[in-house]
Amino acid sequence: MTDFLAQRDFWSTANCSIARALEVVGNRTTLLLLREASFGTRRFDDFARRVGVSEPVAATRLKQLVADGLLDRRPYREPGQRTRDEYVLTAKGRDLLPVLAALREWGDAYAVEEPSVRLAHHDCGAAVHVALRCAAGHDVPADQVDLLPGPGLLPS
Amino acid sequence: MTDFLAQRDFWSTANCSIARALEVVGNRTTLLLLREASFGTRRFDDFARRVGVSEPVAATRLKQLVADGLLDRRPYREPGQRTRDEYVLTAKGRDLLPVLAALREWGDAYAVEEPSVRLAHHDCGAAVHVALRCAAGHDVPADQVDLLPGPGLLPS
DNA sequence: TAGCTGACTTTGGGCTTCCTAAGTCAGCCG
DNA sequence: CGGCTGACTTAGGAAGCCCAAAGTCAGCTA
Repeated sequence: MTDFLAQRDFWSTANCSIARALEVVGNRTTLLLLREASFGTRRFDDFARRVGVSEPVAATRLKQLVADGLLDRRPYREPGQRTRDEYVLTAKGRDLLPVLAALREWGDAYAVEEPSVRLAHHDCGAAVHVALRCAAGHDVPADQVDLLPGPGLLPS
Repeated sequence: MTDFLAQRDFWSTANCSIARALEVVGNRTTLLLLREASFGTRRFDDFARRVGVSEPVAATRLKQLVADGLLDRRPYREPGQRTRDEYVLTAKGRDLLPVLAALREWGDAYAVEEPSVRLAHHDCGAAVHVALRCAAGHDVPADQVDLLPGPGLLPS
């Protein structure tokens, strides 16, 4: 790995996990729909209204989210109502919550005066934030992160 | 806060930190440029080539990133070369690294077979990942996060 | 001083995403 | 059985984002 970083023309572009993730959630509307889903929104028109997007766009994006396996679409029935479909997060979708939390934290710090929402730990009530952590349990400041070749590059 | 969640029509759309953050970094190219900046890329054509984007797009987005205060543009000179401009992350830009780390982690898990890059703690070499943590120091699983009204909503 | 190179800008065109407005369709309610 | 409502779809058009190809410009290098 002598010159691993210097060779990033070879690995930066192709097969980048960030680029692949952005193919799924790389647009504004999709992430806002996931935000709403994480708030517990389930119904079509609630999604559209709360995200501030038109119905055709909501329909298209929700369909794509189901196709990508981030949301599950399933029938439900409220008493005295007919059967409807609701959209709920799958595990794959829930695993994007750190992305949303990180975006929220940055937005709180730089893009908004007074945040409208605060995340708290259910058990102790303390504020929740996103942290980088190593497998040995240490907090890792951003400048102590090393970039190393991953398994996709090792057996060269 | 009796029915805080049920009232999210009032706070979900307007003034949402996530939505505001996405106005700055809500497109694919911008986040990939920040990824490259975090890898240490500084020169214009390296950005364009490694992100896989045309020069006009690179120029436009880099300019916007400078205007938004995520990148700093400053002159530098290599020996025997003329003065050039380089782009480096500001503190505001560096604070987006958790977003990139979270996207990478999700992409590693769901969108890619073998990741090309691995993040390691410089001191101990262990893998780095993104975690939710409360101010009291507890690890917080996603299902133990409470949503509470923030300071922007309190003095009603 | 003429050429070369890095760092862009300009031009012109295509695809994607979004909008509003209007239409469809299923099934409970009267 | 006719209307209403929730959940969409369709149609037509504006805006944004992207591309390739070509042009500009500054300042070392010969």
